[in-house]
Order: sequence, then C-alpha cells, then structure tokens
Amino acid sequence: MNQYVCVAEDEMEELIEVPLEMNGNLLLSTLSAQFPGACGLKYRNPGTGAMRGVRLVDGDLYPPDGVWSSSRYIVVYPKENADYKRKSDESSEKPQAKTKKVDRLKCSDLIVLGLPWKSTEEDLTNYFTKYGELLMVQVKKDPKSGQSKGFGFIRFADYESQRQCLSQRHLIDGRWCDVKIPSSKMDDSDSPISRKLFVGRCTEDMSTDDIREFFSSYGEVVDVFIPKPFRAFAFVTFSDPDVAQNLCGEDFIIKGNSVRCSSAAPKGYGYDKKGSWVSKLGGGDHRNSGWSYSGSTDKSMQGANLVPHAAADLAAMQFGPAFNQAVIAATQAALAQSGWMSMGGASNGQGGYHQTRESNGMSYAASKNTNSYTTGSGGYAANSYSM
DNA sequence: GTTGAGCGTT
Repeated sequence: MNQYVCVAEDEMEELIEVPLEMNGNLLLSTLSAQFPGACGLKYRNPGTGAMRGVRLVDGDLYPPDGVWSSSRYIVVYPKENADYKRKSDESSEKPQAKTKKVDRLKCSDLIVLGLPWKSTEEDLTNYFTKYGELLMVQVKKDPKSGQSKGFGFIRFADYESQRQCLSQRHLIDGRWCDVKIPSSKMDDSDSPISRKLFVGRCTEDMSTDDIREFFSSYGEVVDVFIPKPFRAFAFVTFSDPDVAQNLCGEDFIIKGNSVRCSSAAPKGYGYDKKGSWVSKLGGGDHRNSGWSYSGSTDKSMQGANLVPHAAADLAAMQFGPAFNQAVIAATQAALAQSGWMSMGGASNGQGGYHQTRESNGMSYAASKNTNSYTTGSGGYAANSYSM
C-alpha cells in the first residue's frame, strides 16, 4: 500500500511525493505545504480522458474508489478571481462618485517578523512570490544606517496567496520567519460618519496631486490636505461620505508605499463590532487623547466634520433605533472620559471643542517628546482650523 | 562592526 501519493502542478511538471495519513487520506494541509495555494486534487480518468476531481471533505482528500493509484495527481488551485485584484479599472476615468465595492476577502498588509539582518526587499520578493503576485514588499530599515530592523511588510494581490502565506512559517535565508496580520491594524471598525478620510503612512514624495489622483477613482475628491511640516499623513475629503466610509480601514499602495485609511476622527474612539460608539482609551496616554483634526483648507467643509454626539446621532440613524440608547450612553461616557463634557455638557459644542482641542494640542506636544514631529504640534495647537 | 521580540515616522 502506498504511503505517498505522486502529485504535480500539471501533467508535464515534476512529481512530488506527498505523505498520506494513517487513515489513507491526504490532508489538504500536507498538499498545501508542497503546493502553496492548492485547494484540491484531480487526475486524468483513463476511461474517459477527462479530468476527475478528488473528493475533499473537511480538509481530507479521499482516495478515489478507496485507493490512491500510483499515477499522477494534479494540484487544483482556486480559480483566479478578478475581483480580488485591486486595480483602478478604465471605467473609473471620470471622477464621479463611484463607490468601489470592498471585497470581503481583501488582502491586507502582512508583517514579516524575524528576517535575517541581511535580507533585502529583493530577497523577500523572490521568496514570497511563490505564493502569488506581490503588490508591495518592504524591509524596515534604520533611516540613517540603512540597517534592516529585521522585519518588513508584504502585500499580496490575491487573498488566497495571503491565506496560504499566513498558514505557515517561512525559512528565509536560514532563519524561520513569521508572517502575521500586523497588530497595528487594530480592528478596522473606527469610523464616525464623515466625508473626510485619514490617510496614514504617507511618504514625503506623495504630493496632494498624487493622493488626489489615486483616490479619485473611488469617488469625487473635494480636498486633499497634507499637514506641513511633513507628518506622514494626509486627509482626503470626498463629496460623498459613503465613499470615505467604504475606504475606511482599507490599505492602499501609493507610489510603492502602503498607506492606511482610517477615520479622520481621533484614535481611541470608534464603533465596536456591535456598532456602539466607544472609547478605547486606556487613560493617561495623551498621545491617543482627543481629536486629531488638522483641519481642511476647504472652507466649504465647515460643519461637515462631526462632534461625537452628532456622530452618535447619525450612527443611531444608520444602525437603527435599537442601538440608539446604547450609542448615546456610550458616547456620553466617552465624552465624560475625554473631557468633552468639562465645558458643561456636550451641547456646548463649539466652546467645548476649542477648549479641548487646544489643551489636547498641548498635551500632544508635551508627550511627543522625542521625535521630530513634535515640531509640528506647535502649529497643530496654534492653528485655528475650522471644523 | 553588535541584536532577535516586536508592529509600519497619526
């Protein structure tokens, strides 16, 4: 009886023997270890000349008619799904508000931990390309020395590539490396209803035009704002709030860099998985306190950004009356905790806002004590942007 | 020139 079964990419390729389990089944995971991305097996039926599929139940591949023949089995890969490919199509030439549907099975950036110090982006590309098309490869380095920090980020075009890559460890240049979903991604659920999008991890070579052009394929962009001095993020305002909402939590690649879109609201606030507005603050970390509006140059945007209680009202409308009480309550709790209530109630929107923003700007400057971005926080607190 | 758990210049 066979303990191995012969498998190949196709009828021409070299055979690889993959081991069977004690029960005679072949585990899909065993197959995937040799053929990343595989989702099944097939074989040529000599009788009909047709290809025949191998039964797959819960990750177990069953021998056809109870026995694995000594002949060749062929790996089956998922059908290419064009929808997985995130590319601006030709039909979106016009900057009309065309909300791009966000795939449920979307790729995200993946962190690669434990890289050899010597590994380059090219090395990573060479290694990971076996899982599928790569859209982005980065090795994080010390800016001065250029020395690798021993980790990097990759991004696949297809979700199946990502899934496969995440499912195993990787021997890269003699070291075992882990690929994970970055924890910096948080839970992707922070999003007050706004037309404005926060775009993080911008690089200095991205111009407002670059950013505008990129996001125009998702909807009409009415404003792009890049804080000066450079602070590695930007704000993009769409004419349609739905566009901003849909992009929220997404990562995109602009000029070879992965940028992260999130709510233009401050960190530490958001909706939880149940749709409730919550404060995620631990307390005491001023860097994560308050609102991080840098404002917009677009005067027509006045009033478009929302203070929390207004956002909660909108959320309540959007999520339905069932959430109303919980949303309001959570909002008030968040307000009280953050100092929004300190001016005598959330209804005092303007006064509370300016007071809070200013003190927030100062605490931001005080706590961001080491890096060069601190210089920006002076303007941050002093600037009198309108909401 | 060294290192080896983490998280991308909000």
